[in-house]
Amino acid sequence: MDVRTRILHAAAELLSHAPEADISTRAVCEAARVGAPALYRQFGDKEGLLTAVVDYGFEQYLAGRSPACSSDDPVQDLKNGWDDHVGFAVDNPNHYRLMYSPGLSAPPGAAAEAHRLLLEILERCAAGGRLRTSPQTAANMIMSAMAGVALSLVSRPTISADTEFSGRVRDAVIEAVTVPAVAGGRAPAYGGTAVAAATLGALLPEGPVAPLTEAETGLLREWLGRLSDTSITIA
Amino acid sequence: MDVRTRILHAAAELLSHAPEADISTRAVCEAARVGAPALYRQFGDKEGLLTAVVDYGFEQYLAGRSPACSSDDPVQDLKNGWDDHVGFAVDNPNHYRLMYSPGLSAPPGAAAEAHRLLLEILERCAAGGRLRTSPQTAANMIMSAMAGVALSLVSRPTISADTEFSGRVRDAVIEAVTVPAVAGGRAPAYGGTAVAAATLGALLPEGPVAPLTEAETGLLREWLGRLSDTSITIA
DNA sequence: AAAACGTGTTAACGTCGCTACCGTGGACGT
DNA sequence: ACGTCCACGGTAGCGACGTTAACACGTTTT
Repeated sequence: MDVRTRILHAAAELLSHAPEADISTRAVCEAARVGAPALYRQFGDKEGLLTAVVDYGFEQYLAGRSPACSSDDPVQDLKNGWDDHVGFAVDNPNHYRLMYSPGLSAPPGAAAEAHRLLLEILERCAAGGRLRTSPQTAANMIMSAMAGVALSLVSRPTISADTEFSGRVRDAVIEAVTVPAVAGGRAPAYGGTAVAAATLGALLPEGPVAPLTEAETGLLREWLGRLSDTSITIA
Repeated sequence: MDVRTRILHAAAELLSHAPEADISTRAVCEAARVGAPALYRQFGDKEGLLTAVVDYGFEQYLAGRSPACSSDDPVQDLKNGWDDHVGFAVDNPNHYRLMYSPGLSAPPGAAAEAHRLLLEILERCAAGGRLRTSPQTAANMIMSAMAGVALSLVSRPTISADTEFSGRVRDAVIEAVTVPAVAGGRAPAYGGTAVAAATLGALLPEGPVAPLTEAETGLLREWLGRLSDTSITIA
């Protein structure tokens, strides 16, 4: 086995059994039967090792659940994504604590990946006319509340007695940023300018729109984001 | 000045200017011009010192804002309490990181105090018939989301550009656990059994209710809590 | 007056993250 | 085939950390 993956596995093993999310590089080196310089050559830093371990664990977790995504209802995907995220936190408390604990100067790539996944689902929601705000704002709102719930669950097990607790916050936040589905397919202009702007913003293609220059498209995109985050629904 | 408060002030000063929420006991001792054993005699442990510092800072913050509480609208108090809490986090990022960072075996008393304050407001909401759930459940929901938002704001300053962000999550969660006020004073039985149960539970006095024994009252209290956390509103 | 006690200092221990230094083994040019 | 270079891992050590034994001083009690 590669030295790098041996260190990675040893660190993950130690981390998952540690009482508090803190492991010493010496213990990792001893468990991997490797000298200290090998570790520092591979990961540069203790923080580099920890972020690599977290990224590795999160990637594995994602690989085991990928087929669950992308159903026909993006709002349902949103809820499933929430439950998956919280489930990862409960199953790997120390990994999750490291992921969202302050102190790491560079947030692990896993957190950025989770944010990206959430944003992707939210853009599908916006494309279906189901979003009240810009996908970016909704992603920040959902991610913050979700991380707060997950951290509460992993740090204060007294709360976990209420199994509905996470679902309640989930539905509260998701219902605040989405609009209910209507029977006849896509719902245009329902919910005022904010929903329309969010929908249009999601439907815009990647590059410049046909009759507009690139600068104009960028400005339009910014205005749509601002419009979709304005709660005035009565023009 | 007392040695204990001198250490406390030095630690608070160092903590507020530290780049990451971690200070060394040696630096605290040097700043307070005190030997190390004095610190350990006063606080027993580094964790004891940190919790004392956090409690001290939170207490001071609370003392400066106490008159804002307890208006005539408890739901408005809820929102004000949320903004105060997030404001404390933004003003004292390192204190807040310590307050809600995992790794401390015993959570600081400040966190328990914040939870108690929130619960107090929520019980006033329930007494006014404005709560959909039990105060305990609502407190857990609000506290988790609030801590998540606050930690996002102090840990990832890129989000703080959106000044409305905290208010959006706040309104989403608060509107999910409360019912809107009605014109004619108290609103009995509006919103189904859950609201009625929460209201009754909040209106019950501290000790045993007159025609019931103490055991019966305890059981009634437990049933009311369960009822108020059941989302079935159609009997 | 003497003993007991709380409280501070000096000096040290063990562990941590990290690194300068050196040895080894294979790639590569001649 | 042989010498040179270099990526790579091991040995030993540095400085900083949290923590604590041993001792010194002032106050209080007997």
